[in-house]
Amino acid sequence: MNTVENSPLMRKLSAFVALSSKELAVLARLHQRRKSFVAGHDLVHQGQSDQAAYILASGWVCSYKLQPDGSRQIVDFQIPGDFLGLRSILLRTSDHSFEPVVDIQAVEVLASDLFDAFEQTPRLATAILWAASRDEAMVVEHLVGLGQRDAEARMAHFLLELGAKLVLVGLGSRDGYDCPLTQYHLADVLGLSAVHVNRVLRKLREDGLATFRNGRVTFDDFDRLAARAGFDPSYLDHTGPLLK
Amino acid sequence: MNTVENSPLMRKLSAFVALSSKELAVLARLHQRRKSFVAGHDLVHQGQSDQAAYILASGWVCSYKLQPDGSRQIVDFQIPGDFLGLRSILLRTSDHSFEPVVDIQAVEVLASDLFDAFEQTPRLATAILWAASRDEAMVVEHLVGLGQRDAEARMAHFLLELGAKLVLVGLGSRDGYDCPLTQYHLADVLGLSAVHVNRVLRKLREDGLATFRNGRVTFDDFDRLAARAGFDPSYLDHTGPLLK
DNA sequence: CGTACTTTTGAAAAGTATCAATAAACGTGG
DNA sequence: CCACGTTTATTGATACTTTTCAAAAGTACG
Repeated sequence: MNTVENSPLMRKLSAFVALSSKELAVLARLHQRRKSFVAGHDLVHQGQSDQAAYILASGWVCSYKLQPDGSRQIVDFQIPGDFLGLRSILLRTSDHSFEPVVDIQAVEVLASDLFDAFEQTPRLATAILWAASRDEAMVVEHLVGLGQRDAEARMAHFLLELGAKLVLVGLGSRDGYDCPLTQYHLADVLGLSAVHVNRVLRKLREDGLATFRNGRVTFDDFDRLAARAGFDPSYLDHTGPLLK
Repeated sequence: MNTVENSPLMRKLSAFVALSSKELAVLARLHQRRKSFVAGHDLVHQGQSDQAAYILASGWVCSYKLQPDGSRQIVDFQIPGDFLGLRSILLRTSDHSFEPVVDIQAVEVLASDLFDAFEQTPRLATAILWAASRDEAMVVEHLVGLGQRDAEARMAHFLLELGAKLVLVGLGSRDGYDCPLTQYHLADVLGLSAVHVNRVLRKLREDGLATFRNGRVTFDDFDRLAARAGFDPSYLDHTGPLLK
């Protein structure tokens, strides 16, 4: 049922570029070796040297780095259709860890398979690199948020950005989305204490901007929330990859 | 004088992978179109849509994003041998700005030239992607710093990381390096106020860890500085790119 | 030498963390 | 289906970090 035709990755790429049947076939070949992982147990651990990446098929994952003092910073959340660990393939050793937030299904992609695919279909390679660049742009925006925004704007921005990502794969709307994260996840991604996260969420709720509750994010007033966040979605509004 | 044989990019890539004469020739072809830019005037401005990237030949550049409220977050500094705007080629529009910190020389690389080069020499493509991945790993480490480290550790870590980058291209040593940045640059990259940057620098100096003064960074006690920073250079210690 | 940028310092205000405690929600075996 | 332990959410009080505002001193350079 979850064939390549409706895999989230397919869906994401197809939203931006028309892929030929040959390219689809190569993409399909990458989608063998499906695996399941349970919530809370790392898929890949910081420092590990294997040469595999994953395509997330269902569920949520977070990528994070552990600090010597035990604190952790979540760098990004991956949702269905996202690649995990593309960078570790090139660097040969993973510089961060991946932990499933909930039980997930992912497709393992070996470095060799990926290189072969890239060689056979440069257009597919470009499309995937484009998606990776887009993810990188989001990491940069995250960095900007940590550096320049106060706690409330950070939270607002995060909720909006996540929503924008989910809309792309059909898991969210302008009203809100289902969200399996805990307030501890929010704390670790926003660089705040869990206590403060709770206060900030209360503020947003009481101000009628957004509600985070019972595994669901609701945008109570999208426009005011976006204004509070300084949310400028232009870094997401990319046209498709540049293809010959 | 600054031929391809001793261009900083060449130097950086050669430190990790042996390039054939054909690959060197392709790399040389990219090094035409050398341009000069003066300090303080953006090379590329946020939102601009051209399809060129640059290879920095001399001088320092910072890449930054401006916020709606006028504040800016510096994402990264580029030093000789670094690419500028590789991502904008794929995304077709730049999501951030580049400003020369001092007068610089850079080589303009058109998207088409780069794609051609990649097609002719996949190994060179891999080497460049590897370098890009390495830069991305540093951006992630920067993000972690903003999220988890206090001002002093952030500063210490930044000075050390910059030093590590400079050593690679022969512009720094374990003792320190010349550094044209102002305290405002440090404030914008570390997400601190300039006033606080000043205080933190004084603290590091008085504690005998590092001195930032008169355009020079001196490591007064490298080991204690690294300890204070929680500096773990493993994210830099990569072996070369994975090549077939 | 004057003007603009950069560095330095002080005092007060704002933002966020930490500690401590309670309440609510959830999963699981009895 | 309930009791219980565990995780998650919530709130208050206090301490600490960093910002903001204001001003002065140093520096570069036309």
